[in-house]
Amino acid sequence: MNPLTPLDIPGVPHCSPGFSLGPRMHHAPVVSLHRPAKPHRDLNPQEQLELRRKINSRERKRMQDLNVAMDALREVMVPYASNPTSSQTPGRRLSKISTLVLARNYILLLGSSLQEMRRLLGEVSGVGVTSAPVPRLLLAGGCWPVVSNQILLTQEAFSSGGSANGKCPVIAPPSGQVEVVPGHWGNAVGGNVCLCGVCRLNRFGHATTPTRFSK
DNA sequence: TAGGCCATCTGGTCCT
DNA sequence: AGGACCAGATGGCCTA
Repeated sequence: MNPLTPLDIPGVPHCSPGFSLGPRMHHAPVVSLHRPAKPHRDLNPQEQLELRRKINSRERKRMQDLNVAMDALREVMVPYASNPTSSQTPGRRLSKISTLVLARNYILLLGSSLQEMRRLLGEVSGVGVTSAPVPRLLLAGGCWPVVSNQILLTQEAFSSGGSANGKCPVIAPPSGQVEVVPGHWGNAVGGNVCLCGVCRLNRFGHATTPTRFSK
């Protein structure tokens, strides 16, 4: 295979002069430094090329679907990201990692809120439910409980949160909104979630998802 | 200019 | 066997 030959979109080179590329279709095909692809069965070069195009196309589609899902997640995160006082460029969308971490924190927050709600209900009804377990997955059924522009976190929750390590200020934005500052996201889940670049990764035990691969 | 973020290509592995 | 999934590599764009 010629590594400089675009394999993907028949008739649409990625980065050739004279072609208008999409916003992200701006670079030449990657020249693989891996060993040459081993011949797939007994395919002739043309068939291998077609196969590679097909595989690339599938992979691109898969990643695009993933991005669609990520955008859907960002949409419900809009209230968190649209604060003009944020050091982020106004209107700049959340990065993928930010979106995921923020979503995770929000799920944790909901769990905390649910627990608190149960505790209060228990106090009212006299039934002890404080030890009721919090559902690990609150979103079963696919219903994301955020209404656009409806802020579910209170300023009190933030103010009482505190920093996990004392280094990272908890953001208590006005009007109860959650401000997203890169590397410093306040959180109300027991004050134990600090997402600054220093400590956000070691506040949680990372689930050691075993790789499927024995590399 | 460095670093973050991203899209894409690619080969390996697992699943159906 | 083919598709899905994953991770490494690469290079472009953008911002501080």
